[in-house]
Amino acid sequence: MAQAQILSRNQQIVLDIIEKAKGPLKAYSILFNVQKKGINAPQQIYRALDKLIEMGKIHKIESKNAFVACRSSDCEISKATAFSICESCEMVDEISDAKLSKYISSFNHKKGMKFKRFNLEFFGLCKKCK
Amino acid sequence: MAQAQILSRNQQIVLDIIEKAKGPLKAYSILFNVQKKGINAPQQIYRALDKLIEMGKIHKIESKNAFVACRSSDCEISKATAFSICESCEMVDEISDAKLSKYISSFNHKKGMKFKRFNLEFFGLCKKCK
DNA sequence: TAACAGAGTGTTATAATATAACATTTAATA
DNA sequence: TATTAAATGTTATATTATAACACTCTGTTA
Ligand SMILES: [Zn+2]
Ligand SMILES: [Zn+2]
Ligand SMILES: [Zn+2]
Ligand SMILES: [Zn+2]
Repeated sequence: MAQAQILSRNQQIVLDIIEKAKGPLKAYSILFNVQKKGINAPQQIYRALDKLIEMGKIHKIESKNAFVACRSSDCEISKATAFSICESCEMVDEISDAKLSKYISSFNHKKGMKFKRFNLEFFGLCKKCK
Repeated sequence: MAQAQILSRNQQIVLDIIEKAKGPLKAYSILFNVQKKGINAPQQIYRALDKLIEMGKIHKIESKNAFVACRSSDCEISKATAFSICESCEMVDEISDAKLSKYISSFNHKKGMKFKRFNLEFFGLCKKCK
């Protein structure tokens, strides 16, 4: 059993904010939210974000340049991520569907490239917005 | 039969550059390359890029903030896009695999969201780099 | 203990990516 | 021709992300 990761002060602060948020957060919005805790510069945010992504605690939503907490525990440290994104209200939901993930992970590109990781983003309208 | 799209001057210039490129191009690198043709400002590039994406002539590689020409003619105006991306040399290859595309397009999220579009990005090392 | 290494922090500055706003021009069409 | 829609040119600014450097903190080991 892997040892639970111990987070540094800044990493913990940033993770807390992201976990409490209802939707994806942007780096600078995180920054504004933690200035009362003594974090003053973008670097401090981006460094924490990088480590949290490495650890699989959060994911970056590439199409939005925003970050969400990992809700799925089995996304294999970000090797296979999928999200549904509402184009109207910005809601993001992590999809953890073993069958989908397995299917995509086993896809082999004809041109001889061996994949290490994928990221899938679905777009549409959520229940509320449609 | 849909009428062939006629491109405006700036749209054509930007598309030409992207089509000639061997890899994905960034917006500002496009800008530097077309200044001799009288395009001087980022807005002009981004406007052309937006239209070209709408038309399905190019795609944005979200994880790289870069743009590639569509090579696949059947990607249904960007409703279903997939790319393989080399983490070492930056190479990007559009994947057009009907089976994969169909499988993903037919995926239904439990939470009642109906998808209109997806984008899938695979990461690994290409033949050259591994 | 002292020296060292590794990860994390704080800080200033700057690079890279993208959009707002407004005036003008061109092309399509009623 | 008058009216619209699409595209253009331009200046300014917002947003996202990284570079570089000095310092701290912690645990290891010579
Ligand atoms: Zn996850
Ligand atoms: Zn919604
Ligand atoms: Zn395509
Ligand atoms: Zn490569």
